[in-house]
Amino acid sequence: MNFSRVTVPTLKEKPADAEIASHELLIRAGMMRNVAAGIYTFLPLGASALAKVENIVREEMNRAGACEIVLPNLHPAEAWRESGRWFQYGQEMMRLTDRQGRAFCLGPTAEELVTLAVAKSAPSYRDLPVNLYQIQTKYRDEIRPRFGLLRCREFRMKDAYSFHASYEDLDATYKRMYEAYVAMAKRCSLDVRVVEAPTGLIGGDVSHEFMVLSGVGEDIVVHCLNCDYGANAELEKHQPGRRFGTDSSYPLEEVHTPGLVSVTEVASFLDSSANNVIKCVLYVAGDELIAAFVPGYRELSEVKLARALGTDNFHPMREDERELFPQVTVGFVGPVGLSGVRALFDEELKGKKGLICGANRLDYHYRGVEEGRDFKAEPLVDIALATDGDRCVVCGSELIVTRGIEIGHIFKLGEKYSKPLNALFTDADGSLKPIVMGTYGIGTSRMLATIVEQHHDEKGIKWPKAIAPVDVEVITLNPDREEQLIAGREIYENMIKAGFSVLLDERELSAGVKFNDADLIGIPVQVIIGRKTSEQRTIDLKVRYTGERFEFPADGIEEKIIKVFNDIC
RNA sequence: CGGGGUGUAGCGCAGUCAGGUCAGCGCGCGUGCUUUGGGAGCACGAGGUCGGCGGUUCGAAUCCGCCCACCCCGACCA
Repeated sequence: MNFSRVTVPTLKEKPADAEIASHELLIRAGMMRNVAAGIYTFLPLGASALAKVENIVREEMNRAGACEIVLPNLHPAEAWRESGRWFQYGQEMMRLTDRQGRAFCLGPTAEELVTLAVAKSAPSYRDLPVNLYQIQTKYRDEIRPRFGLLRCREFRMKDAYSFHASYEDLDATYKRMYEAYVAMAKRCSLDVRVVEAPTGLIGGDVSHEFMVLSGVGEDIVVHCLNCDYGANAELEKHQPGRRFGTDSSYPLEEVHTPGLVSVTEVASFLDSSANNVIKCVLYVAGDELIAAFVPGYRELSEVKLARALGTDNFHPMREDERELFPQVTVGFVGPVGLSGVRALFDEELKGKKGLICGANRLDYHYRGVEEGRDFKAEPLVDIALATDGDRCVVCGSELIVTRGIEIGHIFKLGEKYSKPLNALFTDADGSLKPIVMGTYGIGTSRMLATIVEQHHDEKGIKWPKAIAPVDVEVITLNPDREEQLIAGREIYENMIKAGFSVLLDERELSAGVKFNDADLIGIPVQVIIGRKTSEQRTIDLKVRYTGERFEFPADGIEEKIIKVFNDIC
């Protein structure tokens, strides 16, 4: 590859809309360009890096016994109507109509299509298990695309689907996929944390997310500092904290708290802290009002609440709904003497004393409140999010709460799709049974961005060897000096022959421009041909990742390049 | 979809409030010469329906209306 013959439009300035490093650098390094909100073109170097990621994914999938297929991106509505998801998926699905008025969508995922494909062969238990995957462009009409490749409307994903005659067999494949995902992340130099995850729209019983811990991640992850326990914050488990309430009893007392609504306001007014205030969050489910009580210093988890309620058909009470529920005084709701609402209590409230809560009367709170004496915390449920310092339910060590980028997600689906789609197999006893399924997704374009998030500095990208768009960049600083140009081209040819991919920068630009472009683009090894080559027949090598520099004689430099390249971890 | 904001040359921006040499700056781009070990210098030059449509006005990038696109916060979501 000759630099001047490849489209690599590098930019000096940060694009106005780039908020995170991967977005900025992939644009500035000339690897991709924005086309519309959440839609990107991959230019040659970006496409090459993406292909590296996808090949690693492909190799690990094949190694794990899966078979690659190619499903269409245009899905007929019919398949999605049968599974019921045509209606569930809502506006996130890109829908379109053909000239005959038939409805289609652009595939956001492909459970329906593979399931139908497999079911059509009416397999017997002897044909199972199978594990099919594809690496495809996916479409989801995200409410708000953002962060460059991290949240797109069109993105690249590997999606796999396994089919089994038994749940035991599903477990075995699930485990292999789990291991394959860990291997993929490792080969991509991504430090991944596997956590228990909510199943969302895909459904199923068991599910794990593969999270790369990062400050720019959109998910909140809770994990143990000591053991392997980790979970999405939406459903983590933690030991009830000991920070809430006091040990000693106080008399129940009503206090005037004019206009004080928030936990912090009330706490500071009463010279107390959020550790003593009962927080009340109001939700509406149909015509029922739900009051969820949690410790004042914690946040409520809507996923946990949904689990406790047995439905996700509820929403936070809106301003305009207040008049529908005159039984509560919004802002001053407390569990003492409350009626006409469905109340739920976080497990941490059990047996606590010396608490503060709303008095169910405008501008008044109670203090000295005691669970058991002044109200009963029933039903007692786990509905609060963890905070730093909570204790692990597995080993009792400290939990920490961090942000994470979800690169992969695997699910045990069971019969969720095979039943409605009537995907059956013939078991050994001759009976027809629904196929047991699993589904496994990993976002390859998101991985690419995540790799850049994890591997960059102020100068640009520092590609890990396995992902770099090319292996070696040869820079001729003075291409008008014939001996330099010849040396550059010779090294280029020899390295290609040796099986490496090479980018040759022989542009007639000043040295600084080429050095800076090289650092921005982040090719692992830079081969620098310049004055030293002309005057003393030596060539400098620079390792982008570490910044190390080496000077070698020009003769036999290829061996040195290969050694330096191989020594990079 | 609610709230906020932005659309002016390939990129980053000024100009808009007080309508009239306001079509401008930096970077980039082209040509020539001098340069070339960390974003070079000089000279000349190309490039813009000022997001779109309509309106007000003698006159609109600037004022008004509608629309579109994009960005941020939120709700939502693998």
